[in-house]
Amino acid sequence: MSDRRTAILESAARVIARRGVRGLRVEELAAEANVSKALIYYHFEDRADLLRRTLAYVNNRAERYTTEQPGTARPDRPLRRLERALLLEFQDIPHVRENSTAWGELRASAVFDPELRGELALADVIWVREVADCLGRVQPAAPESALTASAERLTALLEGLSTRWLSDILPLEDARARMRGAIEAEVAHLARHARCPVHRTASALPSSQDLFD
Amino acid sequence: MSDRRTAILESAARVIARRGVRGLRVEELAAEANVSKALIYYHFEDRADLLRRTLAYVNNRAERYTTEQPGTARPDRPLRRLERALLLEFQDIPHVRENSTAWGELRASAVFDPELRGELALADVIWVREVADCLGRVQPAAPESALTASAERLTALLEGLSTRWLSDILPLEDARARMRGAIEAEVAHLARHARCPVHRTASALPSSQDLFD
DNA sequence: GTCTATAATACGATAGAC
DNA sequence: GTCTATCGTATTATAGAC
Repeated sequence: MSDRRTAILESAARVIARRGVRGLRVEELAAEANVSKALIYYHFEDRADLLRRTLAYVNNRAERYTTEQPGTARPDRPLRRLERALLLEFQDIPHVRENSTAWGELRASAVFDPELRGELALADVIWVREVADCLGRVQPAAPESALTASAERLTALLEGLSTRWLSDILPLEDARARMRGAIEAEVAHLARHARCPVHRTASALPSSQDLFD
Repeated sequence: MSDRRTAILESAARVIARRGVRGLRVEELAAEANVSKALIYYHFEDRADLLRRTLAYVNNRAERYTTEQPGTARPDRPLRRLERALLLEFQDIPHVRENSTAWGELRASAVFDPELRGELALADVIWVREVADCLGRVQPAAPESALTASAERLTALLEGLSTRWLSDILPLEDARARMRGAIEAEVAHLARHARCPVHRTASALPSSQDLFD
């Protein structure tokens, strides 16, 4: 991939972090990348293509920093690894902030644009499986279904906290603290499930039918 | 407030649910409300004003259906009340779906539009306090800070699950089940805090400094 | 209060020179 | 590959009649 192309993608990530996916104007991107509008249309089919490729690019960058660093000789202990993965998003560093923002935008856009859902659903499955895997190492006795449920909660929470952080509604350190608290709560939750496998969420509390009479 | 104005706001909520805040076109809204574009500019200053007022309107509607129904003579038991409040958002009914969608959009837009943050932050504080209050009735021995932390997690999770539901990534019943599971986990978490108040999230797990060496 | 024009412009996209 | 200039249209917003 040409340098110029990459430079445009990097600029696009910055502009998206500033204006959102739906607020990205080709002209503003051109200014940010110090190129002409026409050059963008030379390197990309149209605005939609540019957006898709930028999101893919951001996604790759995110995977790169989620994955274990090569320098780490011995893998982290499971709980530590889990925390590292889930807290990685909460750092006030341009790249990370850009990725979080773009990712949040992708999610928000998918509510109205079914075309975006495929990529999102796939990334979610992978992400949930990774977190469930970490949880499984922390609580090996917990049933698979409980691990998945906990992982789905943690990843969904991540997004909610991230949105609040990026909107300056929740300070960064609070977001991190909430995330840590949730991990603690879920790990304890799984420990209870492991000790008493019959105990199910669905039957432990009144069903949805009861709630709306 | 005039009927016409209200009718426009109601139509705006529908259009936002279909296209998003940033996808709302004044012309489409005019068609939806069966009025002319000019009338919208007669009743509202400009597009931004219309958006702000629609979001406030939706917010009021949401409060109305969160609040206890007048028919209910005796207040719900605390846990039941908590569940009712947190699961209310997860119903496939036009009004509710509209509110959830508009609310999610408001949050997503606030990341890029500081003007929207004031209203959002205020609504959040109220909403967190309400949930913390319910939690406090379920676990009276839990310290205030732990109640707030749990409430912040539950409300942030609500948003993450809602986004997934509205994007067809998570089926409605799964979203409800995850929410119920989280309530269960948080209530148990608070019970542990109540029994052992010294036990703190911040010290129970490695600090953020340890994680990024 | 409500409508039918119409102005003003912002934005995506392209043509064509270098 | 990269630029300048321009086109076409979608969209916000207003003027002015009723």
